[in-house]
Amino acid sequence: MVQSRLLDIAISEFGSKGLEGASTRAIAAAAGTAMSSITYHYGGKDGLYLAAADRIAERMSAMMTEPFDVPAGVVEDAAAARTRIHRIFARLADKMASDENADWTLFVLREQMRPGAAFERIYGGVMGQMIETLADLVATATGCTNARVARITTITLMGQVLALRSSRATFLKLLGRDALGADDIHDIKARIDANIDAILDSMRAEEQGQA
Amino acid sequence: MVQSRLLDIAISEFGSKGLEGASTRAIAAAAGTAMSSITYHYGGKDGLYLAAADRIAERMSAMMTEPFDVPAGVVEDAAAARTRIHRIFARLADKMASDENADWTLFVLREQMRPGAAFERIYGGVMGQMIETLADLVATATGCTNARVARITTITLMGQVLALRSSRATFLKLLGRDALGADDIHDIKARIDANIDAILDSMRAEEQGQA
DNA sequence: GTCTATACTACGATAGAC
DNA sequence: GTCTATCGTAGTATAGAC
Repeated sequence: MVQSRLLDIAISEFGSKGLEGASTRAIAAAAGTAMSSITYHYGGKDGLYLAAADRIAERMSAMMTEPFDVPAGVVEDAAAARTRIHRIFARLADKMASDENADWTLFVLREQMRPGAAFERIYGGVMGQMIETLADLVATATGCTNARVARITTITLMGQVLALRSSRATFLKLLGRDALGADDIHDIKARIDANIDAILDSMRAEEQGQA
Repeated sequence: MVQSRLLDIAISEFGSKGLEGASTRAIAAAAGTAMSSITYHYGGKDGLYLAAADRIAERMSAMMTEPFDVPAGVVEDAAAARTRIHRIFARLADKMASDENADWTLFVLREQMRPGAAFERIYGGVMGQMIETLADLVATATGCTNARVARITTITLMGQVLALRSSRATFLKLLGRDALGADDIHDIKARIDANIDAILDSMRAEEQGQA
């Protein structure tokens, strides 16, 4: 289907070059069609960009719902919440590490740097709910009763994982690599897991100290 | 000086809109000069972009050398290293949080997403050495003898702080704000400090467990 | 050195054939 | 629906006056 191909290529081009950097001619050519079909299907470049954002929201949802799922019959105590947190971040780290997911993850990162209507759609669609759920899990896992603190912690936790994409170039330079290998990803994920536990433990200790 | 104004505005425009998104006409107009002076001074848009990168490297160096300084007469033991790590990240967090520094920090983030000659200059100029020093400090603070592990940890630590910029839009949505207030920044920095200690402690425990 | 003029290119939008 | 052809508009580059 032309529309589907068009969207995939749009996500890739917009992700790697940004809205202004990508050209509708190039996108159409790569999709094997004429530029005017972008006008026909999406009304223009901006419409294509928003449609790409919507598709990203769907993709994100599809990729993340499984680790977000609560296993049947599990009581959500602190330990269970922590397990889910690890599962979610492990999945996120895989997406941030793999080259296949570079396009849409970069698209989202670009939108964060200069948020527009596309960010509203992505965040409002699924991303916002996911992060809020994650913050709730952090609260449950640590016994933290202050939602604001739990949210701040959640973003610092996410930052570690997002660095796989947002600071990829630094990562590669520092490790002396051209690309992340399986062993690199393994070690990074192990470090992230250890960090999550260390941070959650320290928050838990803080909460108990206050009580 | 025209050149100085041109560079400042270039950093701001390239940072917020990217290389393709910014226009030399707009940059020149904002600097109160003709577009052709960009050609005269820098040879063109690309030259201006690289010059902006060089200026950013200088700025970065000026902003970060002080917290990197070793206080006179201090023996670099684990505790001293940890103190320096906190100082460095506190400074970095201030820069990532404040709106004044949005332009050049975004410039660097964009270059990380699509590294080119500009990234080489910034990383090769100062950034690389700073991060390597930071990784050495992490090694000293934790007793970690594996440089690779120390480097991976360093980037995850940095990721937390960089999230202030790279995930700013998410941060604001989650906190329900239009901009980060002084109280937000205070709480975030407190969390980052606590996380750093938690992570360094857990690494230290790992090292001692292995020994 | 700085400006104005102009040239050239690439882009996005649009109209119209099929 | 998809294509070709064309238009107008930005963008950068360049030449030349001062």
